Amino acid sequence: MGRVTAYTPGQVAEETGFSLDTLRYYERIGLLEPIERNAAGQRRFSDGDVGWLGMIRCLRDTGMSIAEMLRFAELTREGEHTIRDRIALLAAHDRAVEDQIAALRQKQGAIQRKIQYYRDVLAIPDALYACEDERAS
Amino acid sequence: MGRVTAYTPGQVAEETGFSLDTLRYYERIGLLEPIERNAAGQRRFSDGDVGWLGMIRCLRDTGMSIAEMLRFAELTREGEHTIRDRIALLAAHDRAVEDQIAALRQKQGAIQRKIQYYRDVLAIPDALYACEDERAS
DNA sequence: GTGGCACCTGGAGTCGGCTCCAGGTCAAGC
DNA sequence: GCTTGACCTGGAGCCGACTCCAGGTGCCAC
Repeated sequence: MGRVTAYTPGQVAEETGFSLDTLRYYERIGLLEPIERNAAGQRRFSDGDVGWLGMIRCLRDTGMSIAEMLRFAELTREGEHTIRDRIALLAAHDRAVEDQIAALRQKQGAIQRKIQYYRDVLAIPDALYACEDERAS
Repeated sequence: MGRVTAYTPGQVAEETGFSLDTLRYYERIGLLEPIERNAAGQRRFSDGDVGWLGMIRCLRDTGMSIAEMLRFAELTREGEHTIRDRIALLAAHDRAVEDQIAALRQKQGAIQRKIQYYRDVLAIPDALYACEDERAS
């Protein structure tokens, strides 16, 4: 206990919810920087890697494209002087998420009204369709 | 004025925001039932078609897959006796949208905390990075 | 010492959802 | 009567984001 933690691909997949293939894919395209290897050439993820993957998941799940995440990764790699750019990028994304939520709420309203419309149709003492109901087994 | 309204593909594209290709695609796969044609074989959309496209847009924009929309279209074509099923489908989707919004809000919180973290880093009287800043052109 | 397992690689394949294209038809305006 | 523009068709192509595969390595348990 207490030594520097290193996670196997399997553990990371388990923890982050990304598949092994996706982890390798992300490394290939440069969304993850090259992961450390053990003597046998197998990946050993650091806490930092896992933390970064948490960020990636967050961005991905809020609809950021890989291209944009790559941009963010690039900024992060470039060092401290890009922090303002990173804030700008994240703030823009935050606004995009806000818009996304607002749009969802609005469309959800329409769906709920449609549900209510159907409920109303059912509620009408529907003599018109009664025969159809009777024909049904 | 006052005759049965019929919209050209261009008008429908304009009104619904779907491209001409997408409208044709939706008809091909059966998400729209076959659209009426004029003498020259060109599509003339009815108010009903445009209304249905509005529903489709709503479902699509809230993340419903085409497969699921096809299921809904099928139910709708089958007639009045599927109304309960349609309510069930839409209610399930409504819940899915709710979950989606909740997830977005949660991830958005994480993003905002990250932004705050970066702001805090900038706020620190950063003697450590001052030299770097000075070296920069 | 042999089986099983977790991992490795490069490259090809898949899937959803469009989007584009070539070649053709009509109607209207000049 | 010819151009222009909006439309038509079937089919191919594209894009993003993975996902799968064949063939191979290293280690541990039995």
